Amino acid sequence: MPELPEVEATRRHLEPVLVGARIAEVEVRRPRMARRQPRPADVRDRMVGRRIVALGRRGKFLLAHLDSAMTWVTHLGMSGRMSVAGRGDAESPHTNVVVRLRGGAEVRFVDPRTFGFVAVLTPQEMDEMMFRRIGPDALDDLPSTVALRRRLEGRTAPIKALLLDQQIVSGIGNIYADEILWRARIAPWRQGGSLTPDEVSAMRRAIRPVLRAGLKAGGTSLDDLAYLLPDGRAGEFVERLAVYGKQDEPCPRCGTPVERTVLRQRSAHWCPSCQS
DNA sequence: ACCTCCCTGGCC
DNA sequence: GGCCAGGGAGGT
Repeated sequence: MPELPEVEATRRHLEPVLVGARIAEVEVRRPRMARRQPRPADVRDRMVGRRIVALGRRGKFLLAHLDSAMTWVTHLGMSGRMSVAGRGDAESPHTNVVVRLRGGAEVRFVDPRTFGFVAVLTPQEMDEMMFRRIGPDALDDLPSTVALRRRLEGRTAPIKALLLDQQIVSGIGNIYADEILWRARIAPWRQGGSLTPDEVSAMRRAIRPVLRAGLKAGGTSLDDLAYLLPDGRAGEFVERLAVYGKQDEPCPRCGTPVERTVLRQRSAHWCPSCQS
């Protein structure tokens, strides 16, 4: 479930491999992975021969800045992960994109469900296709409580849905949204605009600690191991989850059984006793 | 401000 | 065979 912590953990693992490296060849094996590229062949053509100068991230987007001023953008979607390997190493199924580096290392984008994508964009394209569509980063650029209140004002959608709305704040997905609301003691179905100033403040104060804890653990690898770190290790935050996937198990704070409900076609987990 | 759909695999 | 899953765009 690549959300911000998984993408940032991935970024940190890839940084020493990719920064300074020159791209020798790129294979997009599933054309669908390049569907967000205005001209799909540009994914390869704009990368080959370029050097990677820095790795960044915004929300759930992994950004590799090239010496041509273009940016190689990767979104892991629902089931994507990156892996670092040597040429000829055994490949995982669903290795949909391979970026070979000069020197023999390669980065592989594995994504069974193909909801992820890659693109290589000019600065103008980055503005149009990325930055105008997503809000400030939930970890690096978290808005103040006042600014958050403004963004939630008058909104009737459930707060959980608004936390998942990448235009309000970017990087939070289904797992961490549940964990954040549990920590802030706010029920997921509450209308966004109905939160008191204290509740917005509590929610804001919960965001970074939850994301940082996830990052520190290397992210959340669920039972299916769809998400793994680039070296193949599993993230361990699953051991620290309070409510996500814990239906009928005791709330770590009060012991009440955790409930699972469906909100906006997504699962939501919460403690009926300490969240209201 | 909602659904529906995009994909594949795993589980019941 | 049907249902479920980390995300998000597109259409109504």
